[in-house]
Amino acid sequence: MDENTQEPKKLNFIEEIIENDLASGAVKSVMTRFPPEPNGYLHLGHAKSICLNFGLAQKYGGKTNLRFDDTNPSKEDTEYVDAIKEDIKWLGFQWDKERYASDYFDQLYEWAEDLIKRGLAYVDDQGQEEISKGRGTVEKPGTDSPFRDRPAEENLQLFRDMKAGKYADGEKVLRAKIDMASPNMMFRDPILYRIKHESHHRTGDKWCIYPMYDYTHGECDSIEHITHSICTLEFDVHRPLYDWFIKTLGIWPSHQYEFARLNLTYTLMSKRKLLELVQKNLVSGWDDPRMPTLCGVRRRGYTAEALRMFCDKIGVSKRDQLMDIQLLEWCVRQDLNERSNRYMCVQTPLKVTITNWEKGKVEWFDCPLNPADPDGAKRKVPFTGEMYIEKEDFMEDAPKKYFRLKPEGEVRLKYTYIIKCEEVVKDAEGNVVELRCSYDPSTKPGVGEWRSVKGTI
RNA sequence: UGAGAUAUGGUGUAAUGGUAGCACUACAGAUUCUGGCUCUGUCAGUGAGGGUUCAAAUCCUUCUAUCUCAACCA
Repeated sequence: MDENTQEPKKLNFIEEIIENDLASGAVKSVMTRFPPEPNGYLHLGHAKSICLNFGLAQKYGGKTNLRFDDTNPSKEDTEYVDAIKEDIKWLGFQWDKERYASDYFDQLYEWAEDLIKRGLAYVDDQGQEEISKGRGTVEKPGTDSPFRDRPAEENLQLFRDMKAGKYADGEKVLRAKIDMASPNMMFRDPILYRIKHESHHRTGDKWCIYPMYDYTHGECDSIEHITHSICTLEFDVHRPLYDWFIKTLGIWPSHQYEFARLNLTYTLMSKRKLLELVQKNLVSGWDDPRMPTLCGVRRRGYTAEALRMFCDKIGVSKRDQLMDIQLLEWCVRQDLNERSNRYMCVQTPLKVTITNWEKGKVEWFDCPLNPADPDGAKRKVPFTGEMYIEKEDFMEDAPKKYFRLKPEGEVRLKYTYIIKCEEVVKDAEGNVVELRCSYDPSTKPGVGEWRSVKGTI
């Protein structure tokens, strides 16, 4: 179809937001980010996010940063960082800047002190269980921590001591002072920092306190001037908090938008569970061809083009999405059909003897590697007096709609002659062990009139 | 019995007050030097009730269903 006469594709809801923002001048250009946590390999669900984030920026002349959300050293590793980068490149995208949440640890810390000084954050000595209890439930408001009203000076000292390593893991946390009775659980004094005496894959032992996701993500977006921070639906209750930090800190106003994550029928799409399969050796690794990881489907033979086509077709919305895996497979077939070479093999052989073939003669035929490109590359296939066909390609008592070989039946051996089954040879048990056939010399491809038969094997 | 989000064929996704369209699936047929591809056709949808309007998937209203949130995970 002519590109120019093609109807413009309908905008998805995020594209609409972007076009409005661009038109109203709310943003000058588009900046997105893809923010994986380096704690596992990328899977098909990430492909959707990658295509969206990079695709949007591409479409509107913007850029996309790759930012690793590495705020939890106990789960993260450089092995994952490398694999993630490789997979994104393979999918066909190039990021602008490579960044890490850990690049901003100093800035984040400074802002935390700022919040403390302004009476908006406090150090809580309660243990995990007490904090959890104090948070209340979705239906019942929480209660204030007994440490909530510590003076700013004391909080500052305590926080600096936390950073200096004076306390053990879990002994203290830094919390934002917002509203323990908020109907949104996210506002019930969320934890900003926790103590973890653990080595970080990038910052080593510099830190023993690490920021939490909610405190980190919006600020990182802001620092990088991300205009459209696109994430999955489950984060929508986090958005008010995301906005709260940006507003309270008075920093560059990034905005978050949510879309439905991709689910596939018959497919496990949880990093946690995929990790379990790997750790329990139930699969040979992250790139086991049965895995829905990008490296897994790549090994399986899926192409990046097919994946991009799939992501383009599934659309973007806020409805929970459970895609039929058959659409993915259709995309893969579509792409592979055009580009893959064809070869033949026989898995369960049945001997065929050509009775009227000159003994010892070998005739070579040129077979196109891809039938869609008959003038393209060829390979040579020999035709001799003794060959093997797939056992399934012969039936003694064939139903009407069976188009392959049967007694007295004709079939073309692909790219070569038509043969006719003259005699069926059986062993003592009555199993078919050999077919004695004649070939029709007049059916040589490219010579004389083309004769069609129903079956080609 | 909290807050937020979402409801269109089996699955996804369009239609932004004016003919409910497209893709995948399924089924039927045509074609075929791959029982593939391609082509044609068929089945099939606005969660429910009320209201506004000449006209409602779309606006108003009541209800229902589903998902998310109570990690010192992201």
